[in-house]
Amino acid sequence: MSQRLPGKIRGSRATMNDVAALAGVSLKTVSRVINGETTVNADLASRVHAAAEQLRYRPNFGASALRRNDRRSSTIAVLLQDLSNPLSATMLRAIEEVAAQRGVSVLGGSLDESPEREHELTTSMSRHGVDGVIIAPASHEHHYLAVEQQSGIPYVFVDRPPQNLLADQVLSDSRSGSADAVRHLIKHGHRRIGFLGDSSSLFVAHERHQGYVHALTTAGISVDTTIEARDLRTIDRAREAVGAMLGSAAPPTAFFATQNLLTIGAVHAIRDAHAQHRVALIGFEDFLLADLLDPAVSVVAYDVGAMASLAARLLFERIDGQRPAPRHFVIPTTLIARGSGEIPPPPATRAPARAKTTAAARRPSPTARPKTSRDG
Amino acid sequence: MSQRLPGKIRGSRATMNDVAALAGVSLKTVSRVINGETTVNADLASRVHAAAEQLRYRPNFGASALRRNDRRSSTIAVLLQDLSNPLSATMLRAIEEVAAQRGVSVLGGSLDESPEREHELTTSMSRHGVDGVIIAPASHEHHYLAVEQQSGIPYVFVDRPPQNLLADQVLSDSRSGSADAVRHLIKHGHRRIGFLGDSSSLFVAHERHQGYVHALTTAGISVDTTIEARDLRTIDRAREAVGAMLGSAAPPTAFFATQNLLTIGAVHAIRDAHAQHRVALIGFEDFLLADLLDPAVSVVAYDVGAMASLAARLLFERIDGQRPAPRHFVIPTTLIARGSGEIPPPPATRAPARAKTTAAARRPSPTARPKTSRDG
DNA sequence: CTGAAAGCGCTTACAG
DNA sequence: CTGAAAGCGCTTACAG
Repeated sequence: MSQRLPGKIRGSRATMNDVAALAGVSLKTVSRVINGETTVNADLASRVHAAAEQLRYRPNFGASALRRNDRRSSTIAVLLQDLSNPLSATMLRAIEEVAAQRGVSVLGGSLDESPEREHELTTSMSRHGVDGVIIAPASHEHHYLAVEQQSGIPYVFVDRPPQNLLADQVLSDSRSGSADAVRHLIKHGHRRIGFLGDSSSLFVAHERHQGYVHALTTAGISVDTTIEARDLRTIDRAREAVGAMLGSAAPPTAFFATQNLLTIGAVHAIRDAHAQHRVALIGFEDFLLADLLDPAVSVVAYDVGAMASLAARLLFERIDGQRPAPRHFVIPTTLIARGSGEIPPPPATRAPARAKTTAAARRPSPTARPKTSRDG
Repeated sequence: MSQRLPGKIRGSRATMNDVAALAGVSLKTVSRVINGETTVNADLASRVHAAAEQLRYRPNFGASALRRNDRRSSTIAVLLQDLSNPLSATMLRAIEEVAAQRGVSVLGGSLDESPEREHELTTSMSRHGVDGVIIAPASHEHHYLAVEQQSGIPYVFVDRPPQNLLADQVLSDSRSGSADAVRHLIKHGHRRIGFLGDSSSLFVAHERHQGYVHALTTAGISVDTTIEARDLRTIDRAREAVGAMLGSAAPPTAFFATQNLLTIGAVHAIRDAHAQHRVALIGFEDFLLADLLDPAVSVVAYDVGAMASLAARLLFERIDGQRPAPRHFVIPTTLIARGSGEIPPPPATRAPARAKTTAAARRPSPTARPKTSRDG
């Protein structure tokens, strides 16, 4: 079964030198053959191939990268929030796809909203000699990465922007998407719209709140902070917050949840109160099975895979040696009306009838819009 | 902002030699300090630290591994079905957790049911010099990996067994879990139970079918292949298959879906037929929001994270030099009754009343059971 | 077309 | 406690 290989024992690996010795050629000739150079005599080449095959020779990427002029390790790092959550998982997969086409492997890491872990992992990736990094950061201060950039490791920010650092970034259109969602609820008659927000120190959470505030004030509705819950991070925290608001004296007639898990928490709480056909809900980010719930959940969606693919392509442009000024792309959002966002408020609280408006504003095209580069 | 560092230009990185020169010590002394050896004079050590700091020195893992006797790269590979799917994503995250505790980074890859891709990625990982591999294989023949094992790279199989290879494996209890699910439906009066199966060449799919057949025949119900759909791979294929069966002359009164996506496809099809409160359904593997559907979906669940963590621990034991005989662990399943699996068949087809039985058989403990090792 | 020598950034194995 | 020399597996830069 496991045939004994000449001169090789368990745990050892054949090197180019071993292959050269067996084939009776020089080390350099083996190197040429293994690297597919065509200037090698056919007879020598076939002897090298035979020897490599016999010894189960595997080139050592690390040793090769160490000496090569380009120094490429053929690995990139992808540092995201949590690789087990659908958003991160979708991004990782899309990036892997782009990388695989170039024979590049992906080192993945979860940051878990920890700036400390972000520091550890970026440092670790630098030691591993990755060719570049795609990151959805946990920290709010990225100037420390300028050193890495200067040492030749490009960084691309995805889903969350860099702060105090010039770097490529690809984000969803948080502010506009949020405003669309809230306007949609207003159009259906709501004036008392609860807000469910992520850690407010996050730039993206801030933007989504701004969109909410903008849509309200534009419609002449004053902001009521008693129906805003911020710094929510989990399904359970969102569920509690919504439960509390629904039990209050003047409960919201609708909710806007700024993120996946918060939307799911809201679904739970609204069900707990048996109010799923009375209280409206719109979430930011689509999720699997949103269409199978009762009522199906309306969302403001964006193409997460496209966002991550674009980030990967930007990164590889830099790895290939291009040095454009830092770029800023925005992935558009689309409102998907499925039912939960179209529930009207109870008659008592309903706003005066308004002229019919057309469907919620949508981006003209589903492709990313470039923006002028900016710093965070 | 980006202060000019002495002698360093954009794109270059400081080496140990640079640090030694700046600190006025030998290369070897820098090596000692960086590696935390305590036998260095405090004054020299602080000079080295200062120089390393000033030059933003980052040790080069690859170069260090090349020369070290243990040859550890501090990376492992995790090759799963599809990193964007919840099952794979949960496993990757659990493995990352164990690896991070040891300062090991994780190279992730999706196999997409392609044996060819499995060959490419295992080869690539070998060239990257990973310290070990955790794999949920796509192919059905793993003898080719014996060479990798012999060259010192341990392999641990997770969720799917190796075939024609001796290696550690951690699997869910497919046969017993499936039999539990089908028995549960039989207990609720069903005799006509549709089967939704994965690619039948997969060992795991075969086992789940065996469990189905065993439960039926034990209950004296003959197997009817006209209500078995196999080789299903996607939500849509499962949806079509269930739709076709529901439209047939003698439709099943219940379905057993052997996997996540197939269960979701079945939910869709049963909804399409407005039969969700008449047709029963049990799935293998739990999924997010199964409890929020109407009816909530009953499943045979197992602890995917625990399965992957265990696989990681087995791998690191081997990386640490232990050489036990190949081990085989089985993760137990638990039946979670949520509603869809407890719907009785329509009276016409109902089986004669039976003596009440206790709740579905459950494993005595939620921990993994070791089994004697075996080959595939 | 082929190969001998040097060296990538580090650790090993010694000598002082 | 400190350091000079050799070498990990490979590519580079030359010479023939």
